Amino acid sequence: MSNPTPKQILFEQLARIAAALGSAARLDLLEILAQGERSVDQLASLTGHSVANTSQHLQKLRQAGLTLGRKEGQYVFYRLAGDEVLRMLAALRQTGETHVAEIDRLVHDYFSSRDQMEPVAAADLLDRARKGLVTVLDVRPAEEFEAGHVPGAVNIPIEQLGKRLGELPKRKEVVAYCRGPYCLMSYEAVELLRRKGHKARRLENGLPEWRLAGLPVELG
Amino acid sequence: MSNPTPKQILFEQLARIAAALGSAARLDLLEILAQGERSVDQLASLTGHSVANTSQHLQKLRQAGLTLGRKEGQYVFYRLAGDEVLRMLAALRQTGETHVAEIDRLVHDYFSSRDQMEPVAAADLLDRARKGLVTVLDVRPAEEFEAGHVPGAVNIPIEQLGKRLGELPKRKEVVAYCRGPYCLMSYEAVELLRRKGHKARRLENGLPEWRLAGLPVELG
DNA sequence: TTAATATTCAATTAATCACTTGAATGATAG
DNA sequence: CTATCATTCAAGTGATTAATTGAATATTAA
Repeated sequence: MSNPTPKQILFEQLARIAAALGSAARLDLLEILAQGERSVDQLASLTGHSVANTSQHLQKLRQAGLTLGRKEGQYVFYRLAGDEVLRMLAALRQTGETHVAEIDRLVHDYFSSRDQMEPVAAADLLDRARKGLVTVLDVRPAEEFEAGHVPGAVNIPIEQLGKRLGELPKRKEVVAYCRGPYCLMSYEAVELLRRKGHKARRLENGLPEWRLAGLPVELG
Repeated sequence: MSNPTPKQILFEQLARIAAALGSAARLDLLEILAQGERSVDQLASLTGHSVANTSQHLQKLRQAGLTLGRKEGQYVFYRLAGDEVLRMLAALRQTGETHVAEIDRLVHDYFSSRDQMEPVAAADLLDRARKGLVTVLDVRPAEEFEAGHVPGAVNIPIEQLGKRLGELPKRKEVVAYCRGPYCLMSYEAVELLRRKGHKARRLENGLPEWRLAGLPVELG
């Protein structure tokens, strides 16, 4: 008797979406997928989980409508379903930073406070980069850079930065960015650059947020 | 060995928030709490669950930072932690409607298509209500009306609407609203009003979305 | 104090989840 | 065709979850 009402069914469906976000492993996958599409194999090695486990997480994300899969040869490439997913993740971060003391503390201790100098806002950066006043540095892996980056940015993946410092002009300020607000790579980059005598700051967010803000993205 | 990185801890925390949203019962509670604060008792009877079960859901929401509790006498009143929560719920709905075929279908079949005439946009309503061109009808329970409503709105809870039709001027168009986009009460109201010869339409959203849009809210 | 009421806690059950392991599918290369 | 590789499926384990029931706590009313 008493069938579920349409509203109950709807809430059940929405709950499935939220539940798919309710796992640190899947949030990790989504952060990577926000940079561009990736095969199951790549995702497994980037997150450090087994391929089978990664595949199952990806299926849960796909069933929730958060990702899409594309089969090419023997590879399956997953990507985010759309910008709504990025917006939902941003809303989730915002809620956490505002209402969960533990998150606020973590963000302050490990992120905000490491970046002594004020991070650069996206709109400011574009302007100054076009005038040639700063070097924009993308420290993500090459695949992610190729899938889209800040126009004019230089790509030096974080683990190569130490050896390739010579490629950066010493006089100009460097603005580094990576995957997003909770990605540590740009923090590490700024610390390394400052130790070596560069003037360096972080972009306040990563490329997905840049793109979502409607700012121009360069490919390849 | 290998301690979790700050990012992992952060994602774990964010996942806890998302997991708290990952239950239809809790989404139901949040929709009610979006209208204003409520005691455990009231929430239990409004959702049709046991008090103990409701209390446990509320604690999960509170631990995730989504709700706050206030003790007054022997009652504990819960409320939403802030507008970020509403924004996250809006992002969740948006994601679902865009990327989950089942949700899109349900919304079309049970919601959009029942409302033949185009729903009224919030900004339009405020203008026309001030000019006295429409009667704004709030069909939510009295407590929710008192906690905040569209300025000048008349409150007739949906279950009393049949008997109290006389209170509405027959010539003016009626615009009805309730808790939110997935709340059926305003649909029922519009159907009833039209059967009785009124010109009636729905407001596109409920009061929480109205308030979130920065539109004025009247109390008491 | 005693009784009544609102809420939370504790214990239980059935269901679901994350992860592992090993096998099954499906596409490509030799 | 056979071997190889990427991915998915299926089964199993330990942990977590939603809901129920009954007891415990805390506030108010008599």
